[in-house]
Amino acid sequence: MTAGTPRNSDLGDSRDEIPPGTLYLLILKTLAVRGKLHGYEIADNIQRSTDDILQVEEGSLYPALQRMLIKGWVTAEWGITSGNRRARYYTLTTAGRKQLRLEVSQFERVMGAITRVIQTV
Amino acid sequence: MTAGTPRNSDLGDSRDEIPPGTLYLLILKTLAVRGKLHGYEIADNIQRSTDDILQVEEGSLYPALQRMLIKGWVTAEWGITSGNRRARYYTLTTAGRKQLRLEVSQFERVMGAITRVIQTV
DNA sequence: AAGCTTACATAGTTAAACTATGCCAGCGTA
DNA sequence: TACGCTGGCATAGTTTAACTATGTAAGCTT
Repeated sequence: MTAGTPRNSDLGDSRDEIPPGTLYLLILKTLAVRGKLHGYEIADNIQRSTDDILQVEEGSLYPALQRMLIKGWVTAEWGITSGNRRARYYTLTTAGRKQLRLEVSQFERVMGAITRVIQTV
Repeated sequence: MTAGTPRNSDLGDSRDEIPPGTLYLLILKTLAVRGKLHGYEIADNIQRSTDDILQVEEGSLYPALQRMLIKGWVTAEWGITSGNRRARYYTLTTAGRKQLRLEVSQFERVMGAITRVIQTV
């Protein structure tokens, strides 16, 4: 019983999750840098490239990839991994690359603003 | 009919909203820097201190302040503004100051990780 | 008196990341 | 052979948070 998200609830909780809104950015960037990858590889890449600070759960990843397919940011094709398992490989589209640039600039704009605020004396 | 949030949906949308999870941080920091303020003043301060990049809607602000009261991060007292209007003044508690330190360090940790990822070649 | 502004509040909607769970196939091992 | 482990995808359902829309009320100006 009780699925649902306690999220980073209240005090004294040091778990790190993906800040809402940044998962697309992370996936887009990962595909841009590493090229064609399947879901498991994307999650693994994000986790390792953030030194385990961020961990993408499967229940977040696959729905996000579906939405990105619908938006046309990625295409998918079934294939076989080196470990001989079937997997769905994702590739960035031109629209996806454009979206990545947009998300990066928005991220920098907003996070820069917040960073300036929290650095105020 | 149809309230609800389109949020920053999809392409070509340049509106800036508060990234989920950072509103507490902004409110806490504003109170820490400016001292006792009422709701309107808090919203106004956030907007001006971010050069209008971030705008807190009243429907986000007041519920957040209620939650912060319950969590014990702030106390509230009714008073009269310089413009002779009744208003609810908020003050940081010790727990609130502690929470601020926690939120700042989490923000820096997570945003630092994401920033490193998006700066990858 | 009408209307504007300040100020607080709440109901209802949506999106996103989560937990939990399920399925299926290849591989290793007892 | 059977069993379990791991890799890999998927979905149902929960929660949180910021939003839109709306309502209240009081002071000031005209």
